[in-house]
Amino acid sequence: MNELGAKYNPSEVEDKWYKWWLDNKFFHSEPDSREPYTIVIPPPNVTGILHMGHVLNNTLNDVLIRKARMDGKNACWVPGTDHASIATENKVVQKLKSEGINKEDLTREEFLAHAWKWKEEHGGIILKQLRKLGASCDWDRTRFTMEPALSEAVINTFVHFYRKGWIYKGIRMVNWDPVALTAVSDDEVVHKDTKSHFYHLRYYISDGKGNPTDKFLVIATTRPETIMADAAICVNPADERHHWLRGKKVLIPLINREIPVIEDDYVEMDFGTGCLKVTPAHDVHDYEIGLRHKLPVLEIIDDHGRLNEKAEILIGEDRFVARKKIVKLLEEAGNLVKVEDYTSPVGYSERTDAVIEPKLSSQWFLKMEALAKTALETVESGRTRFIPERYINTYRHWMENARDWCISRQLWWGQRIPAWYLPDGSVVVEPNAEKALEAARKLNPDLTAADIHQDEDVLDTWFSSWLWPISVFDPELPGNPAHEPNADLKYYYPTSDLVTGPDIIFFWVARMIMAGEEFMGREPFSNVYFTGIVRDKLGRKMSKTLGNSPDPLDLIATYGADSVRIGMLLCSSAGNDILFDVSQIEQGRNFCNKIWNSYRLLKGLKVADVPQESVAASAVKWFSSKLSQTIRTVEDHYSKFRISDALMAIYKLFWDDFCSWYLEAVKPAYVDGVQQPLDSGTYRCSLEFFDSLLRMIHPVMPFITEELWQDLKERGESETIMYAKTPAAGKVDEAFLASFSAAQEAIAGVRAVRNSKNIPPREKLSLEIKGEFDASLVPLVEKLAGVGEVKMVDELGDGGINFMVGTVEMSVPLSGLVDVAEEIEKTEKEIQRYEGFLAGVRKKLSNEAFISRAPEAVVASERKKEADALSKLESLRSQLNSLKNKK
RNA sequence: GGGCGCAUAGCUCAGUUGGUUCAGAGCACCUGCCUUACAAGCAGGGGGUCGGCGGUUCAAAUCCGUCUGCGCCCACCA
Repeated sequence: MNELGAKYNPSEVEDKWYKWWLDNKFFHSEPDSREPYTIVIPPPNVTGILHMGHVLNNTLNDVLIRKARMDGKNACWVPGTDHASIATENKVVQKLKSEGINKEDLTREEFLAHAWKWKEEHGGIILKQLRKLGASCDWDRTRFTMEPALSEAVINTFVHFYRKGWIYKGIRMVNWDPVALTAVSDDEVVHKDTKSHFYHLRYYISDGKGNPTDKFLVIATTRPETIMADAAICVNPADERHHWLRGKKVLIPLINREIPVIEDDYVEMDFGTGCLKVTPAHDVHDYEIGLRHKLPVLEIIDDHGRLNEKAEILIGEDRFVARKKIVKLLEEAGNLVKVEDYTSPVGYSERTDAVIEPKLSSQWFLKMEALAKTALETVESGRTRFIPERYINTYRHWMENARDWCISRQLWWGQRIPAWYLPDGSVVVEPNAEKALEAARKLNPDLTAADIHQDEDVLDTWFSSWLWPISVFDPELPGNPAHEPNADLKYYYPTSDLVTGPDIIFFWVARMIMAGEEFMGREPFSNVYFTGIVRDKLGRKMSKTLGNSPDPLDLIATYGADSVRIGMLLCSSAGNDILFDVSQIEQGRNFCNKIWNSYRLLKGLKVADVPQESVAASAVKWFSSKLSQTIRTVEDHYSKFRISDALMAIYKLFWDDFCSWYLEAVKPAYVDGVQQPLDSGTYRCSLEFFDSLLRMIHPVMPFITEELWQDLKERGESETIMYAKTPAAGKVDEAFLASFSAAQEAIAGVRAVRNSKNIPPREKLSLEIKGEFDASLVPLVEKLAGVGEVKMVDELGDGGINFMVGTVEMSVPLSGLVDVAEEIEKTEKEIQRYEGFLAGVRKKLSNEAFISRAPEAVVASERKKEADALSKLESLRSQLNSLKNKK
């Protein structure tokens, strides 16, 4: 250890210990006879870089895993990354574009080669960054959702569900992202209120031969560019205004195509004009109406969001350009009645921010009904607990309304769907090409490999990450019923706790539960701890574009990882948003220094075989109880996942109780500039206490605690605080804690007198105490309050400044310095306060209903309050009298 | 529109089954201190009608209703 400077320097310490932990494989876990404690990391995107949300999540994970390790469990934290198909493919496409390469000019294989290369070069940076934070992941177990074994698991589960009849291919209206050129799930669409216009258009009634009459109806639409795809005009059957339209046909403006007027309850009579244009190919609801009324489906928008030749006009124009142009055309043709400003929610792609285009396409779906039902039961039965509990409501709502999961994505980066098409259009689903050919030949023996072709789509990323708690241990198991779970899976599954954000409760948490139940027959984790979202001081979500997100690595470099961890935890209660501010990290840094300096004090003490002073004896007795008491509190907090409360309890124990009280009480005085020695017994106890404190705070502050713990005494070569035991609570002497706390109040009272009268610390005061007081603590009062003499008296003397500790009266004699008028005023105020209090208590006690109905204990306590108040008032009044006499 | 949640000190939040003096903590703030561990510190101090109204109860920050303000999720009336 370096010379102990007055400031803790984390940069000298952190890398050293992290490397040592790694070298000694302290993070590594293998199954053994101990109870397992398992966490799987929420795998960050392989291309991701560390942001404050990761810091929060992984700090919590690391605190839990380190605590479990010190509790004697076999702790295993499995790290890894997610291939994140859409996000990663986007990044690769962008990168290629910047090099002048278009994805469309590449073959699938070429593109994937680029993507893998990029992944090898830049992937997994985030895992390196996590080490800076102190994360004690078992790096030997690092996984990647697209590594061969895990990809195989994904394919096997697809085959599994297909054979079960739960996977089907269907034509559905999907959310089409015209930029990423893929369908995205409902959950990946964000609706934003968007300013647009409401166009009122005139559709003329046809004379039956395709010619307009002079009669017309008016529809209101936000998407005039889709009128060419209209299949009908729909009105509500109950709407008498439109009954004259029954059986009529109308003409689509500009192209004059004839479409029928139909009736459907779906149409709101009082919205718009009560007439709805039905465009089955380009609107979800219209599609459903179309199905009910067997309307033809005409697609006029292509994958890129441009009008195609079926539109007849404006062919090749982008949908938004087409909108502007068609409005002009409609106006010229006399079909535009009016334009209103209108704000409506529009769906945007979460990934590309493109406006989602509802589009009919052929997609693969997984039936949710049975899976959702089981997964709901898992949580409702309490086999998986949510913290905070209220998220169960959100979860239930989703599970009861779960729609079939669209699992195909029109991307290349991901697990390719294991479906092969035969020339006759039939499909075989098999784990690989060989088996597919085999299966195909059963249908048609003449087929060769060249005759069948694999589906071009890949699977949704969540279709792989839902296997994570299983596949990181035994990727062969999912979808492979004949496979016996391996030793790792048997030992580590189900995992213990999952820490994640509530934003992915459906994407990921729910689906992991489904997969867990499906493939393992039980829940994947016992507890799910939902963190809040990290926001800035002003409550804004941290984001790159706002520039309000500090770089965690900069923070770690400036303040140290321990400080960053503390800063993060201080403001994080489960489920609440985290308002992050650097000042919290400064608080962490200050705490590091406090710990550091308390150790400097301990180390600098002279020790000798001298008798133990009574102050030291009572301090040791007190802190021993205080420590045990706090250990209990902390354990209770941990058991309820109240991590920041646990931290705060240890923080106060370390700073207030240990540093401000215990060390000050024990610290030997200087006599003529020479530090007196401390007796070796007290010294030993102090080191023990310090050791306990380090172990208590280690899960939160791994680096500084290892540094000091190693220096505290001679350690074995591979002895680490990581595996030291969580301190156990011993006996708590409640009575003594109470006595000590009275002494503390007495000391604070004297100090307050000193402060208000500007009496320098060196000047000794004396103190009179009237009432019960633990005599063994008199020396403590003398030492810490700078009191020369404590007198136990029957009556307080005149001419002092008085205060009370509970019902005990105390006085600091200060003839000459006392401002009598001020003391009178102070005392009168006190009397007033107690009179008010007494009146309240007496009102209660005189209430017959209270006496008869409230529990006896409550009544008794009120009586005690009354008695205490009376006794206080009595002494206050006598003080007041003597003060007045003096005047 | 449907659902969930929040409102307590300047800020961030505890407050468990209604009942000990229950109105708390941390930070910030104010005053005084360069006291041989630490000024990134020490000692002391001020500060809130528990969002409004109504109800239940002997008793409400706590339970119920309602209003106001805010947040999140789900669904989007073209």
